[in-house]
Amino acid sequence: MIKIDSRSSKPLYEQIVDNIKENVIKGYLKSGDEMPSVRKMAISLSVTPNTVSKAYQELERQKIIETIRGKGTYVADTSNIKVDDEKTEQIQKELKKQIIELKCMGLTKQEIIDIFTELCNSL
Amino acid sequence: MIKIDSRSSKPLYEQIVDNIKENVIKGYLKSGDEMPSVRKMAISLSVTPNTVSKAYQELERQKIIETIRGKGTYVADTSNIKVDDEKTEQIQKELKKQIIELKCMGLTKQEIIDIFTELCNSL
Amino acid sequence: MIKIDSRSSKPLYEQIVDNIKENVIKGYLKSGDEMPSVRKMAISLSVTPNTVSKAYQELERQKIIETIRGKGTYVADTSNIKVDDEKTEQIQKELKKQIIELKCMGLTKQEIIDIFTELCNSL
Amino acid sequence: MIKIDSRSSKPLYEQIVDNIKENVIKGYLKSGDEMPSVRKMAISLSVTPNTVSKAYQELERQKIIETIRGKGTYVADTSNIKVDDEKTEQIQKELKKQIIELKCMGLTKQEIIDIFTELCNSL
DNA sequence: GTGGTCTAGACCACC
DNA sequence: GTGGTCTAGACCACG
Repeated sequence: MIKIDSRSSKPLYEQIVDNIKENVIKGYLKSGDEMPSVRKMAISLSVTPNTVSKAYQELERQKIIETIRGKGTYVADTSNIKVDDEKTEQIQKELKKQIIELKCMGLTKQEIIDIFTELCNSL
Repeated sequence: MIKIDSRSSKPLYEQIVDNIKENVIKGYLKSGDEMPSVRKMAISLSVTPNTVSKAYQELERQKIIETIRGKGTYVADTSNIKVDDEKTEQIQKELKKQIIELKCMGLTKQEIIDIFTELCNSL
Repeated sequence: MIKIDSRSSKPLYEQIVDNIKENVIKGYLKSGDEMPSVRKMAISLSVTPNTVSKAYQELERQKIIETIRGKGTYVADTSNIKVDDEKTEQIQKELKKQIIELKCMGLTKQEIIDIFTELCNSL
Repeated sequence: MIKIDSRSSKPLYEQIVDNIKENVIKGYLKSGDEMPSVRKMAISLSVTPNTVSKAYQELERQKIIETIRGKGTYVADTSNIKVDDEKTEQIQKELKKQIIELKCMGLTKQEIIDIFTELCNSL
């Protein structure tokens, strides 16, 4: 369910975080589901346990998953979510950058919005 | 016209590149305009000339600016632009990631598209 | 395997780039082979790591090598190559210049083609 | 008869040198022909006289032209030419580099030789 | 004056 | 360990 690309310029742990979040919002992972252990996921992804551990820590910080000591790691209750204004602003900056990149390649505003809408619908 | 944040995790030279691209697509910089010299911009941004030079070289690779040896650096003819499929694909991946982030914070599809459309209009 | 000449007018990083490309097309470096680390090559060539890094970054831009963060640098899959028309045109201009130089020294067309064919065969 | 490109990465004076040599080997300029004065050529090319002067000095060093004090500058006797082994070797190095570049883009030996032969015939 | 290259030495994130 | 970024300061060719 998770695919990572060791050639990508993105850190492996970040790719894992992104992948799991995608699975959550797509509904493949639901509140209360048990996550694979750090070791098992490390083996299945062919990375070091350290890398998976870092990804889990990041996900826990973002309240996407919860670790219950001695039991395991579980997908958190999605009702915990809250809009983080600081983060929203950060994401808007990045979106703005992508728009600029696309405009620099000659795409029109409408073409860009079309691409984005299609992406939204595919998720 | 250019503002950089030395505390940001983004490389300084990349911030410069992004800033200049933004000025170009907003029309503040037009084809044929002379860019500030590497040294002058370095002083005005409080960075080393090397950092500005790296930004200029990256912009030249992307055909946003042109350098004329011994004379200076100029905004390139924007009609040279061509769509880079590989880059477009990569941008789409990043856009997808941002959408996932926003959805994880509880925003609906329509809210996300509204934010994006507004961003597009502001550029 | 790599030799550079600090007295040459050609930039050191460019000499490194050219040398590595030669090793690749001669088959001394094959897809997947690990490149020496930036620091190690810097020591063996008696240049700063920055210079080697610049060469590696240029090679990566040209898809000759790939870097995996935190691990190392590897020779890329050569099947990725694609003909760059703009670059081809520029190379033809340079070849034309060399032909003119040789003709100015009195060599005939046939002598020039013979020299060139021999060079092609030696690679 | 001479065209230079101020955007090119090649020095202007070098472009002038190359252009004049091309005219010589194509027969447009013959032994004994008078060259335009530095000032006139500077005006017609829209460069500073210094640049043209540097080009003429280089051409004189290569025995392509001769300056007769108080009279003017003339195309030299082509029988003066002699094969410069050192220069020939230098040119071969550059040719080798171009071949490597083309091979890196996936061209075969035969395709490269065909391109070269065609170039030779066009001069 | 311009940009291009190089060195020496530093700090950082990633694995 | 790896590569990526940045600074400070130097030298060079070009116009």
